[in-house]
Amino acid sequence: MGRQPCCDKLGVKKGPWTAEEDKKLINFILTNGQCCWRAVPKLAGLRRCGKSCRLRWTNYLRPDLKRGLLTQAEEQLVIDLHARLGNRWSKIAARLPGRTDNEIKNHWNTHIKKKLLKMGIDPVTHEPLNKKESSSPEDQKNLQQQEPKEGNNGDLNSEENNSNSSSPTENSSSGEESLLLDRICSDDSLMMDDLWMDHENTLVDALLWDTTPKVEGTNTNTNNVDMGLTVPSWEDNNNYAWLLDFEDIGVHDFGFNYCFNEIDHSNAMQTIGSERKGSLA
DNA sequence: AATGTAGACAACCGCCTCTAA
DNA sequence: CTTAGAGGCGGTTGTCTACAT
Repeated sequence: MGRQPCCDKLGVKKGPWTAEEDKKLINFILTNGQCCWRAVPKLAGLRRCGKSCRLRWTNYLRPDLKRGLLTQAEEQLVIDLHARLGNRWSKIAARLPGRTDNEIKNHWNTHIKKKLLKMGIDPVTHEPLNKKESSSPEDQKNLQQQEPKEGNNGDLNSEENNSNSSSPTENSSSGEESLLLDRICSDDSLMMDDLWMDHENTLVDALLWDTTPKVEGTNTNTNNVDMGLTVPSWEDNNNYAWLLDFEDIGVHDFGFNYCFNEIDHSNAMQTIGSERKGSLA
């Protein structure tokens, strides 16, 4: 009838991945590429489900992943995109190079959501909370007084508040927004062109108002804003010291030429470096 | 120093859509 | 055309770590 099962559930390992498993998976993907996940566990010598391998690779091992907290610019973009797209994390992640849907989802739930609530903004609808809860004239007055304050903070008020303040689903009701959302949902290539161009100013703006002190070369990688604005230099980053003894996990077998020609070097090294540090810890 | 609590994030679960057989 | 698995996605949980008491 249908296809063969991706994995016989028998003997399939669960739980955290070991360094050894990671090694096998990286080795396999970088040698053979990612084509057929159901075959990966068997061919790579892993007792894992293909699904689990895919997840591990896309969320953690991919060399082009950025590590560390989202920058304020990225955070702003996430908020902006969430206002348009809702919880479609994969769509949102597609607009943030080097970030995964899982990472963004986690960041949203642990950071941004709270931040928005603290500011009196509903993280689901992106509307001011008071608007829904209170209908008395006095509350509305309070709301009006609050909003400019939020604006002065420089975040969260840019696009969703300027264009309109409706929920993601409501966004689709107005003509222009509806068209945009349709395009976003139906055509990724258009999305790339439109939204990146669309948000370029937002990103730059966010960078301008981001005046928080930054520490060079930290693991949090807060300076590593995409678009080449600030990228930690290879030489300066002592996170790469471990690379000197990378041979012991088969660097030559990883097809790094392929890998590093295609992606940002520093990000890749940070990714695998932090992974290794985690494994050694 | 020991214990409790909160935060962060990796990983799993279950559902949906697409597509091979 | 039907069926069932693959792949992808979003929601949720589990575990580890840092911090507070």
